[in-house]
Amino acid sequence: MPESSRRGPGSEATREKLNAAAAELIGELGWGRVTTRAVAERAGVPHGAVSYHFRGKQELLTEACLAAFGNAVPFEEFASLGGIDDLIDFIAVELEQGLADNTVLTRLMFEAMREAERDDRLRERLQAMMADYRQAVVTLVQADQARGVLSPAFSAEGVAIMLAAVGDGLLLHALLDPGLDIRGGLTALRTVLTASQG
Amino acid sequence: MPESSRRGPGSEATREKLNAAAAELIGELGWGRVTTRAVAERAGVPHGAVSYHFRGKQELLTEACLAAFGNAVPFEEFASLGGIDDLIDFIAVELEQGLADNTVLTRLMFEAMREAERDDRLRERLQAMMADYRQAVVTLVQADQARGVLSPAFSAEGVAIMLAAVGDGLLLHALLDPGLDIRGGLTALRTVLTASQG
DNA sequence: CTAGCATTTGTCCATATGGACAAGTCAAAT
DNA sequence: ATTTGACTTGTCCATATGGACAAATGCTAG
Repeated sequence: MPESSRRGPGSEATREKLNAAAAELIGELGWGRVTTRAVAERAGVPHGAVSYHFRGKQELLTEACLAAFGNAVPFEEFASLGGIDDLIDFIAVELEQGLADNTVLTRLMFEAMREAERDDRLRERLQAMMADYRQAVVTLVQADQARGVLSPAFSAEGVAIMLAAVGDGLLLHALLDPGLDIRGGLTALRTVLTASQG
Repeated sequence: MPESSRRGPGSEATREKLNAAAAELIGELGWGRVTTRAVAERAGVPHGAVSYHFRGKQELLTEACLAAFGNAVPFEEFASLGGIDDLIDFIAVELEQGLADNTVLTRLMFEAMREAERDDRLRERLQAMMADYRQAVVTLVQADQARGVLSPAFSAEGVAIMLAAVGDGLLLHALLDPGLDIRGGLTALRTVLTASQG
């Protein structure tokens, strides 16, 4: 009888079902079209459950986002990357996953980014995630520069900003056009980055 | 009495007021939260006007998008660019505009990209716009390669895919975090692209 | 066994929404 | 002046929606 799963205020089981359902629907319908009824139905709980577990629709959707991101962001794998080349491989895998299995999470991310302009909590959280990501990339770039793999003339911060933008931009464009040659874009990125080395 | 503005089937004036109002609201509230009443109110026309001029909400919003893009996409200026360096300057200007005056249009673009997955007409149109843009970039890259400004080892198509992604990615990230150093990202991009030249 | 509690469930309601429509308005053609 | 047809305006309605709530349920501590 795990105490954490059924004791205390708020039944975590139902909350999580609602969170998962909400995350799916945000990705499928877009944030603004999600209704509390649709969420409850997909979660397999009655509509009234929403009122009990959340203060309102916006809290439900926001929490669903944050929970989904909290589970899915792979900070550990990230720490094991050796350099930019590994990073681009990593991005490639992420993009392919994001376009195959994880479509829900991918779409959710863009919906959340849009909504973040209207929801302070969401904005702070997403800004922090992006900042962490960029900081990790900066470290990778500096490591490669120390090893002579990347030109020391590059601004590590600038390159990190650029790389983060490329990743999300490619994902966004690929969602819009499934025929887009993502690999071609990434290959170009790799070539361009390392063209000036020895 | 200009014949084009008030004769013929459909009053262009009212339609355009509705289109403009819809485009604004999509950017501000997100596609799914726009209501026909809010659009009519902002346009300064009664709610009933929507039913007369459009077949329904989705047609109104879609048409508003396409009209906004049709007016605002600067294909002419684009043709006057000399090479990649001009292009990056151009992107820089676009980004700064998109974050200052044109915020409405910028947000509208991302909303439209998300909605395009659920609206065939919108998807086709946006795919075509992106394809045109990338094709133009390919031409620029090839010109620079012929002039020896860019390494001929780069795949022009790949670079174009990457550049398009960088632009939209930077814009998206900058909307999320107004403190983001866009110039730093673009400078890095410029440096990286031309680092291998002579 | 029972009282107390969190949780569940079904229902109710005020409001918002999309869309339809009929009556009204206006300008040009006859 | 009258007619005609496009456009406008205000109103109406069926439905959807978010949220509140009371009654039911089930579990635990005493």
